[in-house]
Amino acid sequence: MSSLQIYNSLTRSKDTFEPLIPGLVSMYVCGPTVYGHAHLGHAKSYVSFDVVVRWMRHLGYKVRYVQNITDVGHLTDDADEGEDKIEKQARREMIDPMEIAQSYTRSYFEDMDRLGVMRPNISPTATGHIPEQIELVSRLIEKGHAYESNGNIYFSVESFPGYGRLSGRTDQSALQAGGRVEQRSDKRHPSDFALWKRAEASHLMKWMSPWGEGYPGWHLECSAMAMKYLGETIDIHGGGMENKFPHHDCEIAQSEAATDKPFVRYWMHNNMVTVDGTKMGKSLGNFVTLKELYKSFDPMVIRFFILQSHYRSPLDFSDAAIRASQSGFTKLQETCKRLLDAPAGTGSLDVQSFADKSADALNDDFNTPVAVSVIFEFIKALNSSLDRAEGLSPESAKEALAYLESYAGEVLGILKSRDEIMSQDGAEGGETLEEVMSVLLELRKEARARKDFATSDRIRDLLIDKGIELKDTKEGTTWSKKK
RNA sequence: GGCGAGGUGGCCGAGUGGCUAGGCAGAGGUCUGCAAAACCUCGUACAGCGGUUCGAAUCCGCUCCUCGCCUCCA
Repeated sequence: MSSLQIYNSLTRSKDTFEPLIPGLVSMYVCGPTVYGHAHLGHAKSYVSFDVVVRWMRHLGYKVRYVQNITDVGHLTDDADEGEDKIEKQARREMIDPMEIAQSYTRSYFEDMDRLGVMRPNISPTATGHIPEQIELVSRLIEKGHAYESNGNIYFSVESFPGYGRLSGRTDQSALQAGGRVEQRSDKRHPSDFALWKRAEASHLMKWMSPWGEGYPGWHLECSAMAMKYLGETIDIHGGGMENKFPHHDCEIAQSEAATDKPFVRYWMHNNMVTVDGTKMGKSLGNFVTLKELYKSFDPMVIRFFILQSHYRSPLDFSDAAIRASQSGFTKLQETCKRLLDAPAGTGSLDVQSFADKSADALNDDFNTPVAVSVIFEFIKALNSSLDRAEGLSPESAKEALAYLESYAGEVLGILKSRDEIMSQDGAEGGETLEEVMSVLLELRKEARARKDFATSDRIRDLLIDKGIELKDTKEGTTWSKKK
């Protein structure tokens, strides 16, 4: 079997993954700024990193996964009049900023839970780590990498030669030419970024610091919390591509300037969700919230939709595309149900070759679309076997089920649980419905036995109107609820 | 202007030198009392133009187009 390769944004190549400490993986992913409900873009990002974590755990690594919650310091823009996103929303809803942060944090976790995203081991908040951030700023000032100006503390980009290496923006003078970086009077260099900002009297979220009342800059929290929980050098840092610059370049600068150690060994960046070819973003107003999407689609279908494309490719959203995924997703669950229901036979199936191909795909920079395609190839082979008179031996069936539950279930998270698959309506009134259905099926069976097809077809047609579909198979009639 | 990623069959979406990606939709067939499901078969796909090569979607050059970042955004 192949070894795990990860595309490292820093080296711009697929590198063999070796954790710093054998067997242990430290991983940090930029979390949401909690001032609104999560949208499909969040889903793509966190589902992608969820599979990263799941696959590494499958490989036997002990993963410590930290994902922050940004609840302060994230400004609407970099200009002087930049407003804190949380505060802005708080004013709009006329409630306390902390209430905004907490309620959208809960909303975020609800949405992710439904997508089958496993919770991070630690979800630290920026407001909960003010002392750590102040400490980091002090360290940077002591080492001459930061300076105070009017109560604001800035990181001096010129003091850190490698600044901009991740994004390829190393020439700061070139950066100014066509860019939109505002010249700030209290900055020594236009590219310098804020570590700590002085709070005006009207500012709601502020803390006392050695430099007066203020609040932390956005980039700072990730460095402070990543290092607190994962150490000064971490294995993997993930985030959205749009955060490569400036956010991640700033993280590298302030972390490495403070410790003189490499901050991150493997940088991973996931691509965007687009709508009609344009990025889905909060500021663009073209986003679809997950709560909205869940009204029309099973969250698991959305997860499946996301994993059918690679995390580094953009994913174009459309109703048609998700509906196509819905059909494919249903086929996967139905095949699994068929396998669970299948009578014992004698045939066999080479499950191992599929498992190997799946593993190779995931080892190749988490190539979930290929992993999904292997599962569908397997499903085809499985259905062919089950179509044959000899069926599948109990051993092969068990192996097949283990493969599906491992790769489609445990790793990709696109397989419903055995109970969900077997409980045909998956909802309320299960037992009663089962009993009523068995009566109807018995009547229909009798009608068919005396070739009274008018009656048997009428039962089937009436049921389909109620959203219940019948299928006549060799082993008898099965039924399932259709949306 | 700078940095970066792309243009694949009706749609979505993998694939980095020769070998079927896969899903959805469509056509024909097998099965079925009829359906449904499943399975089998079917698409002369790789933006354009040159070049390298025995051979290119895949490498090189040019052209056209799209998208992201350079302000906040997963």
